Amino acid sequence: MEGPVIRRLIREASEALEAAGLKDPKVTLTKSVKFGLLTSTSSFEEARRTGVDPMERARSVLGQLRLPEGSLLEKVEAAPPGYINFHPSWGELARAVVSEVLAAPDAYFRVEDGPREVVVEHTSVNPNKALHIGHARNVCIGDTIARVMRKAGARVLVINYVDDSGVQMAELLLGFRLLGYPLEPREGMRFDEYCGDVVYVEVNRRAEADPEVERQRREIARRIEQRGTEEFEQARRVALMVLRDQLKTTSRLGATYDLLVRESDVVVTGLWAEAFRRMKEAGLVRFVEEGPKKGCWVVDLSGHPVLSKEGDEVLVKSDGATTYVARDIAFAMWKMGASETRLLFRRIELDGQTVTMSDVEGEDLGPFRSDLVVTVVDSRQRRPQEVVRYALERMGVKGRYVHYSYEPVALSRRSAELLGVKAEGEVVHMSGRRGLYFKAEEVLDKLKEVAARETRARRPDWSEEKVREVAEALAVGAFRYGMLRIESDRQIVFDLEESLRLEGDTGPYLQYSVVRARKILQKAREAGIGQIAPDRSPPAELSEHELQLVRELAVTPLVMEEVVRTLYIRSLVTHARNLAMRFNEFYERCPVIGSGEWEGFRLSLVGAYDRIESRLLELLGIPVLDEI
RNA sequence: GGGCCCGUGGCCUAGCCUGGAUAAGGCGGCGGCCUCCUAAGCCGCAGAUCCCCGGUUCAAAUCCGGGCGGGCCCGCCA
Repeated sequence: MEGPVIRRLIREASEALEAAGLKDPKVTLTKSVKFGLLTSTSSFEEARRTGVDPMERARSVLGQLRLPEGSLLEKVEAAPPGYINFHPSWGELARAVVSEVLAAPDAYFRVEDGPREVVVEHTSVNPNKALHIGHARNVCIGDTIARVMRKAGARVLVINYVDDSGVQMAELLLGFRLLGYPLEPREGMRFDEYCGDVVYVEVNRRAEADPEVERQRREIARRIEQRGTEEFEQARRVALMVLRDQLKTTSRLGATYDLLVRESDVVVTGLWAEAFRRMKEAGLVRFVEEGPKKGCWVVDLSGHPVLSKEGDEVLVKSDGATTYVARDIAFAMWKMGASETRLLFRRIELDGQTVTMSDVEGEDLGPFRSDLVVTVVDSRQRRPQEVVRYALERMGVKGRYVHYSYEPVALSRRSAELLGVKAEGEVVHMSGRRGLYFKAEEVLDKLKEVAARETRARRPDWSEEKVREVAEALAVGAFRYGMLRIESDRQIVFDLEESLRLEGDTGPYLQYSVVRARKILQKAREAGIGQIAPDRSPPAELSEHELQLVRELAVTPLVMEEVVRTLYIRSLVTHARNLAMRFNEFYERCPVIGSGEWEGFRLSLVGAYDRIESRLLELLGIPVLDEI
């Protein structure tokens, strides 16, 4: 098996250039089909070294250039001011691409030299509230990375880290134990929303006004960390109840987890003790004898190029308690498969679905190793995440640990004011305390409403059930695309009205293009026009739109390769969008059914598009539909 | 004070890693296209000092340096 045709052509072009005397030639895709498929700018570099005119150099290379017998690259030309452009026989390329896609579409997504064992941690929302749109960004990114890695051929373990022992749990318990909130939400309210919207907000309000409430909160926080106390048990129970609802949301978004790890288990299993011991052996930690951090164990950051300018990071507080970073180092070591300590797991039922959750009385799932660990956490945790990475490096842990950082989701002024908050600037940060946030569920519901209204208007004959099913898929598609289309390094300024659009550069645009393709295929089947055949050559020269579509399909393996290498999901989104655009253009101008001698080829091309775009949508977690 | 991220038509974004041929898409505006595979679509028009200055280069939105503007981080919180 030679692999996708695009790789073969790049190799042929660069070998031919080399044989023609260009040293270490660079071959890239052209930016427009009118320059052919592939291009090289290496004659520019050579021209500089030798002082000749690049165009002249390109011509002289051309004189020496021989392409292999039967190559799909049929024409090479020099273009001013010195490019060497490779033009394929588009018809033959189309036949090759369509036939290999129809024969084995998944091969376009396999990446041979990528990581084989991958751990992805994402979501990891404190179990005291419902997911808001900021958390949802994390879920969409993490889930997509996991899907991509799996599709590329890696074994992937997806983990959701559940912090059930921090102060945020103490605040909740305080509400239940002392302020008398019942452990049941009001009728018709979800438990996670009840905790986040009602109990948490109220406890904070009371604690700010009354120092006694604040004192009790601290007392509960202390007891919550001691296994065996009533508070410990209750915190775990409440966390589980909230988690159950959070998982409804993540599941609605299409995300799944292989393992749920409770922070309370990371400490008791001795994972922390092992990490602490190994850090001591590596000379990475020291005990502070004096100064403001007297009595603490800290990570010695003096050897770190940047962090050394700031203070050392506290791992063990003077009262003996570990910090979040400490536990995270221990957990990261485990995720890398580098710890001797094993976490134990047990399968439990949570609201109908079976999940695998850490449990000190569970079973050992056996050792594992990972050559890549991706932790999806927002950019505000860059510093602690760098401390984690540095600690692993200094402990001699092998493998790549990546903090996949993304900027948080903020609100537009308009949307903040919708929540009753007077905004100073154009961008307002969400705040759980102030009730200033949009929950993922409410945005999805609104999106679904809009989609249902549209669908009803377009398909008056559909049943309400069908309408709602399609509306849900469109809502999820629009939501996930909205979260993924913005580069991770860029803050998302969420605007409700803007996010409820279903036209233009949105998820439904992609979904619709697949629906169109599938409708053609279905009609063809019904009309008995015949099967899409893998080996159809176009009867004459391809139109511009067919050729663009072929090119975009062909490039898919290169995009996958890039995404796996850089973890830069944005390229996948752009590719899925460009491909859909090419298809829509093709659709508008090239009739398929009833196109006579073109019918067979075009039908196959549509089939190939359906195979590839459906898989791209799947990777992005955007539901694929047969009709909308 | 130290560090990180962002700055692209009126608005929202892609392109930057890996420099290359007219800077791409959407929203909004104006004008077109449904006796033909679903118009959640397509086509056309108007609209850009790619934040500024300097450097490297045959070539800079892209790389380097310095500014300016916006955001974030530097806690015995998580």
